[in-house]
Amino acid sequence: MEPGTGLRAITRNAVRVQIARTAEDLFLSRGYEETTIDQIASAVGISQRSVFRYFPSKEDILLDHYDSLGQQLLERLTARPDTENDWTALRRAFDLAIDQFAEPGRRAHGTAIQRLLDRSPHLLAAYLRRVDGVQQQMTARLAERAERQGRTVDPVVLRATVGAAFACLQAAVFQACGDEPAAQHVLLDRVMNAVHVTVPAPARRG
Amino acid sequence: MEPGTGLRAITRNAVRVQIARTAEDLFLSRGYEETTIDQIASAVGISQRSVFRYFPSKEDILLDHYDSLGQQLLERLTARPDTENDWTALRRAFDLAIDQFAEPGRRAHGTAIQRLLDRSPHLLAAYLRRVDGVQQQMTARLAERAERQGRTVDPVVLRATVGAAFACLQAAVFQACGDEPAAQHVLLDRVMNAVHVTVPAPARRG
DNA sequence: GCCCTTCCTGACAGTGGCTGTCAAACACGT
DNA sequence: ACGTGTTTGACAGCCACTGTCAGGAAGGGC
Repeated sequence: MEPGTGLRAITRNAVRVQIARTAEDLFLSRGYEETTIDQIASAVGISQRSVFRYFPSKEDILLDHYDSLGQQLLERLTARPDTENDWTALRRAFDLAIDQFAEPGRRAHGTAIQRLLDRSPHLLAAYLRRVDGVQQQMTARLAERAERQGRTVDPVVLRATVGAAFACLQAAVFQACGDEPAAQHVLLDRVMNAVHVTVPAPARRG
Repeated sequence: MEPGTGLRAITRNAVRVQIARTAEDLFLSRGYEETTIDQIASAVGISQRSVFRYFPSKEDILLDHYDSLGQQLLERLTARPDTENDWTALRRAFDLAIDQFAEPGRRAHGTAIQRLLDRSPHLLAAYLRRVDGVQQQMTARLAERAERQGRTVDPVVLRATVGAAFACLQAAVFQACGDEPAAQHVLLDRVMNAVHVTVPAPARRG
């Protein structure tokens, strides 16, 4: 029996979503730090202990969504053709991050989370750590890709490249968070063209 | 009476240093999460309450040093001549970050903190948030500089530029943390030459 | 030397995130 | 209806962190 298909898993996921929605409402109206887990729990109608059965920490209630987004980004990066260079492949993977918030409902969600991040240093720190984790995974994937293609790459440059690409994404998305997706694509293109990577002299393989 | 000059301020600072040193020793031997504030307090010979009078949080005991480094970086960036472009000015400011850990004593200190960051997600998050804060301050400084020079800059590109520069610094320093400063300078040069910024078509001022 | 003000400290109590435990309640197949 | 396995709530506890408050030390004026 494959995991995630039983009735149990369905109800479990429903509860997860309900906790996340309730928590987000409370965070937006009262602020993140000011909202306690007990308040979330009683608003949902469960015990505080159960909240921690569905989410490992308070931060995760808000940021869990970014984890799955990170995984999707990773998959899309892996799926990019070998003909693309690293910088372009990263840019194309980022399409997903922008389109994710294309629907009007999600767009409000994105701006809301951004405001919460601005107001809570703790939450911002948690967010940045997740982004860092995704960067490390992406760096590893790009290293595998280069290996497969027989290219020799400097791992430090690769890490810096991924970090620079994310810096562009962050700058663009934080600026144009509530804008049209098309405008965000244009902005990100502009930024990623300005900050870009010069592929070092293609080293032959020993 | 100017602040920071009385006998009071001197003893206060001595206690701060003692707490920081004691805490670092304990963190290194037992791990960050495993060391409680009570253990630090009793090792120093003061109450737990007093520890929080000297440092606002547990993270700060370790990371406070990075705050002052961030301020120094900011000052050096501001002091760079107007003839330098942003990317070069950032690179020159980073000289300070590398040379900071030049002395053998400090070098061990740096590698130690890096290991702690790797082992504690919470600590890593706190560190990343600080770095992000410094980035924002630097972006503001560079924007002022451009304004002063009569250049028109895209604030989003500027933010991404600073982020990219820090991505290079992070990648280089995390790789060659225990190496000679000279080697670190060379590595950072290589990375910052690979990932670099193309100044967009110089816009005339309206 | 004495007093007065100011600052610092330790002790105590309390909050909130988070974890371990355990017995009762529940869902499910038979 | 019955046994099995999972989920739940209640309770207790740890730890980072904060407010409060009385007692004591430091420093200045006399």
